[in-house]
Amino acid sequence: MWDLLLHNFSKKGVELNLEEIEIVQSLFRPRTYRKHQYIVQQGEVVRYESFIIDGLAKKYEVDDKGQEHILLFMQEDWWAGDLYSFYTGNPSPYNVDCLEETTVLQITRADLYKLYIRVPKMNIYFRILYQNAIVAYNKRVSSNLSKTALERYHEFLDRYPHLEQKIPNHQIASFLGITPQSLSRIRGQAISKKG
Amino acid sequence: MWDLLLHNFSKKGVELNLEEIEIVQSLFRPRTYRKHQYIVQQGEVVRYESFIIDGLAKKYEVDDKGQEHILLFMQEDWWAGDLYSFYTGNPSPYNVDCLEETTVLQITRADLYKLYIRVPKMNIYFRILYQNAIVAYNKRVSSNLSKTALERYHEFLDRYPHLEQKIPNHQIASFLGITPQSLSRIRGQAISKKG
DNA sequence: CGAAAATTTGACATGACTCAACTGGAGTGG
DNA sequence: CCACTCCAGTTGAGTCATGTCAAATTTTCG
Repeated sequence: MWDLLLHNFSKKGVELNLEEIEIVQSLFRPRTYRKHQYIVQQGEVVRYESFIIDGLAKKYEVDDKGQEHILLFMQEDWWAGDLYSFYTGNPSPYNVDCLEETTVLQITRADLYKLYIRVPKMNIYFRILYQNAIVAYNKRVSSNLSKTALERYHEFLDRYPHLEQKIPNHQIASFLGITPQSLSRIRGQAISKKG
Repeated sequence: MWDLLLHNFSKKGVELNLEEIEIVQSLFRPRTYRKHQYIVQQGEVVRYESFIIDGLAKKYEVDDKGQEHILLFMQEDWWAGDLYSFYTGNPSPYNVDCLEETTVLQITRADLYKLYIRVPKMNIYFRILYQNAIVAYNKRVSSNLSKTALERYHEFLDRYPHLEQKIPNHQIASFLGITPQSLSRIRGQAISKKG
């Protein structure tokens, strides 16, 4: 249960001693969501940051016309949630819902602040985590600016190698910012170019 | 000179005592770039994170076809640089160059690590800084996915209220991910809709 | 099996791009 | 002061990528 989280800390260079591990274990709570349950709901305040132990979720917003726009797919060994709402206490503009049964370890904002105080190196962990996220967003923004839908589709396949099977195409289309029809045509091209 | 930086720390809830201020002052170096000088060059390793005291710069990449894609405009009271290259030591894929004379306070990676050790609350500062950046990138990605060029142009005007006068339109177009010609036509629409 | 959802395909519309020409201002040198 | 050049910006015509709407087909799942 805790291995994945502790290993994720250690991948960022943050190693905890036994006492610190106990603190972590006292502040995070496991929770399992069924398929289609929401970890975050648009318009509600996000109370937890959630580290995914197992499962798959999507983060998206719904626009005025009812269109769903997927920002991100989140898998095991990733954080799910919405930093904006979590830290400001304002309602989240996003939904996070589970594409399959998903188990997470959750921490409240109050407990995370306790954690920062009692285990100060967790500031380092989150700093590095956020650094990496920024680097990824830089790439995403620049590929939205400069790449065609076909190129972005290939980037998606590279970035999420095992997800193509698990995720319906219309959700991949939403992630890429195109319609399902366009993705269908693009996939035709992609295959004919490969062959 | 230091007020802006210290005030930026304090806006994120990080207040330094005199001793800590001296440490900061010993680790950051001021530097002034002339218009058109590069703070970061594509293909080179970024040695400094730079806090802008005064001036204006753009962060962009140049693609295979020689096209410039602007990710960001950076003004006073912002950080300029490229986290990816700075922290990994790999060459940066981006350029940062100055649109006008720009004065920054710079710190090397080695000195930033010293700073983290000698003033641990700087981890908190950068964690919060990066948190905010992630929130901004979330918005940017979602507006790239769901908004038309016209809507993104209005977002640009709202987000950078004073920049429209300072920046040539073809650079604004690059930031929006469209051609200068398209921006020109869009501005025509925008004005006719206002009137 | 049968209903609902996902995917594909077709026809047409539209937004943005490319290429090219033109306009107008800023700076330069005669 | 004028002629010249350079560059940003605008405009026009034609093209291409993607969107929209609608229908047909396939897959999923109760």
